[in-house]
Amino acid sequence: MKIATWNVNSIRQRGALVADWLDRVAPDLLFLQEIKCETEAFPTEAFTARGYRAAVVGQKTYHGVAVLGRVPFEVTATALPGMRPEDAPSGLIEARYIEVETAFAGGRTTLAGLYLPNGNSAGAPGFAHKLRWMDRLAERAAALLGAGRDMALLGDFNVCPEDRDCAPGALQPGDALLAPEVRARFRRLIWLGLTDAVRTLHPEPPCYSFWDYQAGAWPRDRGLRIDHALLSPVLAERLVAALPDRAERDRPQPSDHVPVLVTLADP
DNA sequence: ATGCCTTAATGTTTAAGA
Repeated sequence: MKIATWNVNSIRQRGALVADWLDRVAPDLLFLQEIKCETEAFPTEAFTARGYRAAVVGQKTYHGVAVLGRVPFEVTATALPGMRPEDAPSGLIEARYIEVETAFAGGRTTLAGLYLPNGNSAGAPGFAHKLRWMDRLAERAAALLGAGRDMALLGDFNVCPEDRDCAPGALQPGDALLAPEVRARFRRLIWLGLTDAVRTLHPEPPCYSFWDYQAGAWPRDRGLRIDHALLSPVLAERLVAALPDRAERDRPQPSDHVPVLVTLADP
């Protein structure tokens, strides 16, 4: 099974690039973040024409997540359980979470696609929102694991887990992507028993998944590793490959993120 | 100089991204 996550920075701007990537890579499931459109505006036809079904959680202007699948799946949640409108500076339940169930390895597996708040905007309330979101995410992961569920969390976590996940000069000290409170909450996810797929298979190289549009970040390789796939134990046992697809950053008018592709051995 | 680019929208400028 091949599963992937990609922050596309507007699906309406990036639809052709995503379709082309599906044609070449053929993931079974692709989770998308920052589709930046309402659910009805998602360009579903471009993907159904390629054999993919789409499930979309959109909102106007910002955020927005979706999943494209060429294998059967059912949506089990369209918001992170426990989040309330008043928890966000926007006063909304934001479109940041989609969870599905699919068949794998003779059982059912839960896959969650997520777009964590950046935490640098909206001042202290914005940062608090990020921490609260990570607290609710840990509770959700713990509930699934406690129920004995095979599961994975994939998406744009907006977290550089360690210093080596942030190129020198890519962020200012104090940025919300590397704040100690944020890194501690990422570690809590790991300590629940989840495996960071990319870092586990590639202990040494940076494995960046994002390069800012500004200041020549891409040609200078001033990147960040902020898009992650965390696997529960049974899935981690089947892990055979996991890597950001750097080539996508060199395409015409690319997203500032590249897809992260994870391959799990089939039974 | 919290800029430098890109996106969407209350659009000739703002807010968010990270």
